[in-house]
This record gives sequence, structure tokens and C-alpha cells, in this order.
Amino acid sequence: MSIEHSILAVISFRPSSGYDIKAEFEHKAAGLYWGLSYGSLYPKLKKLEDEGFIVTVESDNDGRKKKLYELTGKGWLELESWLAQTPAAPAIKDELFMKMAAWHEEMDMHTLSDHLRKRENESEELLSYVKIWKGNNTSYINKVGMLAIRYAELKLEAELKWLKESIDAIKNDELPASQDPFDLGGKQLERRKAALKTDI
Amino acid sequence: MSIEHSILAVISFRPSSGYDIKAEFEHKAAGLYWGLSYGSLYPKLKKLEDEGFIVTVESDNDGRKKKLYELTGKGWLELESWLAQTPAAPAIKDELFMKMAAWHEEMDMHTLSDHLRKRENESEELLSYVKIWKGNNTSYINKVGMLAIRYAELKLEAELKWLKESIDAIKNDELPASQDPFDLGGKQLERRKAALKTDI
DNA sequence: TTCCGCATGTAATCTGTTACATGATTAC
DNA sequence: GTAATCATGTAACAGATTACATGCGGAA
Repeated sequence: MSIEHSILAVISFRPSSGYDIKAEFEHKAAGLYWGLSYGSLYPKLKKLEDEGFIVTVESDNDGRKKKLYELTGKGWLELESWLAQTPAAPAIKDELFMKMAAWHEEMDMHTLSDHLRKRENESEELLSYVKIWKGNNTSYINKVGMLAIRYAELKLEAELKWLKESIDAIKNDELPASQDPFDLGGKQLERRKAALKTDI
Repeated sequence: MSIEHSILAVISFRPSSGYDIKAEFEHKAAGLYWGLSYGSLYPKLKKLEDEGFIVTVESDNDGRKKKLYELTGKGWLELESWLAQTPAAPAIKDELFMKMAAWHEEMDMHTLSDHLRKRENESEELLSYVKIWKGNNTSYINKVGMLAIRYAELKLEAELKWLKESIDAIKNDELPASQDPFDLGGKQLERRKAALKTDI
């Protein structure tokens, strides 16, 4: 039910078309706290309209046909009841960390450095995007939203600091010590060798 | 295809049963970088076996029937090729920030404080869990994995700092200024009022 | 006149969860 | 003996993406 509510949230800022909503997710929420595709957006809009949470306020404002949606009273109440409910714990899926956890002795460290540098670029780009967004005086960001942006900045800054340190540590071969009480690292290499020998 | 690879990654540490793998995600990766349920796990294991990436090395080690899976040579190569590929950008879904962005003037600030305090508790718990995990000398964590754990710590510490500051800011009514060049905040309240009047 | 951005939508598919079903073993 | 944990699995469903299909308006 959460995508529906996110859509109601975006419409609450201003009456919006499907395209507008997609843009809002694309440029702002994306990478920060949510994602969305047309394939789910338009069916959801239809569903929300059928259920009476939104209505179309047709407008060909630019000479261009564009279906603007606005919240109904029922929609406002639904949105507000959702806002008041305890938010679910965040769901994070990050391949980088899964890969780092599984990185073993036979894997090339340069490849890992490449991964980290790529992430560094992405995060720098995202951070500068957030800063521009916050200072452009064009986008609407309310007081509480400003707090949320502040979090995005802090998180990205912490991440960038960690990335730089990690890239350095790899370069200078100064990685932290592993924790391996049962010598799983050694056994892993043997298991791998055995599997590759019998199997290929 | 990524859940499959995460499963291969877990098995690469040691031969594991479905239950073991679930536990690994539950206690370690969960909340940090990945999630997984039985409903997808067991079918995936069957699929990976059919495709020749893993084999069962049946063992009733504790007197308990338990299906242990081990990587084949093909499985190792598949895992390593995945590790070497550029990791996808992280996917984050966090209702808290979506809700904060949509928080408007008619919403109760105490409710928001409750949300933030709840998150504070969750993050503190997660952080202490990570610290224990790192220091218990029972879990296997390789050198690169240690870097990843360091990131989890830094991120959680930054988040906790932000949460405390934000809770304080709300309590003392010292929120940052909003950015609202077109007075969308004011219009929002009017739109809401109008919708509630006509509609209910 | 051709390409790009705006704009809406659907069908097939994929991915994953929830809830259920089953049963053994261990700690109290 | 009974509750918790270990252990494996399936069916129904929910949720979302990808690829496709269509067309207008403005800029080069």
C-alpha cells in the first residue's frame, strides 16, 4: 500500500500528472528514499481514482493534454492517517556491501578499488544534486522536509569519507584485521581449489 | 539474478543449509544491506542446484537431517564473475523520509517526534548489534568485510546524531527554514480545506 | 523533417512475500 | 509434556519492472 501513499504525498504538494509524479521520484526521491516506474504508476493512479482518493481536474494548460490529479477529502484523510502511522524500518539493498562481505583472497583488489571509486563518483554526484536542490529556491521543501534533506547530506558525507579511507587502505595495503576464529578463510581457499579441480 | 548471487556468496563462507542461509541474512545482512524470506530461498536453492552452481553434500552431522549445500566449480566461477561486475546503485526505501517530505502544517509535531524516537531506538539496537558482531570473535568476517562493517557503523552513528538533533529541533521549535518560492505551503492548506469541505 | 522531451498507457513477466503445512529435536 | 528452535517446503498472492505501443509539440 505504500506506493499509493507516496503518490498521494506527491499530489499533496500540488495537483500533478502521472508524468509530474514520475519526475518527482526520478529527480528527487530516487536514490534517496524511493523509486517508481510508469508501469506501476499509471495503474495505481487509476486505482486511486476508482477508490475516490483522487480526482482528475482536467487541464490543457499549455495547449498540451495533461491529466492533472488532485486529492479529495478522502484522499487527504488517507494520506494523513498514513503519515501518522509508525514508518516501517528502511529496506536497503546494496550489492556493494554484499560483494565486499564475500570478497576473498583470490579476488583482485584493484577490481574492488574500481567498485569503490565508482560509488564515490555516484555519491558525489548525488550529494551535489541534493545541495543544488536545497539551494535553488525553485523547489518546494517544507521545514520538516529540510530536516530530511539534512539527513541525506550527512549520510552522503559520511559515506564519501568512508570511501576515501577505504580506497586509501586498499592502496596502502592497510586493511583492518579479519575476524576468523575457525580459519574459515583458509578452508574457503581449499574448498574453492577442490571444487575447481574436480569440476572443470 | 542478485538474490541467487547473494546465496552463492553465503555458501562460499561455508557449506550451508537453507536455514543457515536464512539466519545469515536475518541476523547480519538484514537491515544493513539485504533481505530474504524462506518463500524465495528454498525455490532458489533448488534452481541453483538444477543449474549446477551448487550441490547437496548430505550430512546428518547432529543426528539432525539437514541438507548442506556446497559450491561447485561452476558456482565459484559464477560468484567471482558477479563479484567483479560493477555493483548496482543502492536501492533504498524509507517511509520515514517520504513521510517527512510530506509532513504539512496541520500534522501534529508530536507524532513526528514519536516516529523519530522510534527510529532512534531501532538504529541504536542495530548499531550495538553490529558492534557485538564485530567483536564477538565467533563470526567470520574477512578484511574487506571489516571495511563494510565500518561503513555500517559510521552510517548508523551519523543517523543517530541527526536523529538527536532533529528531535531537539522539533522540541525547541527550531526547525530550519522552508524553501517555498511559490507559496505552495499556503496553497496546500487551502486546497486541503476546500477538499475536506466539499467532500465529507 | 527529424529528433527530443512531454505525455499516457498496457501486457507479459519477473520477483518476492505471506501464510500455510509439516515434523524433528532440545531445553525447561 | 510442552514450548521454543531447528528444519524444509509449497501455493496463493502482491508488488513492481520491462518492453512495448502510441502520439503531440517544439527546436534544430
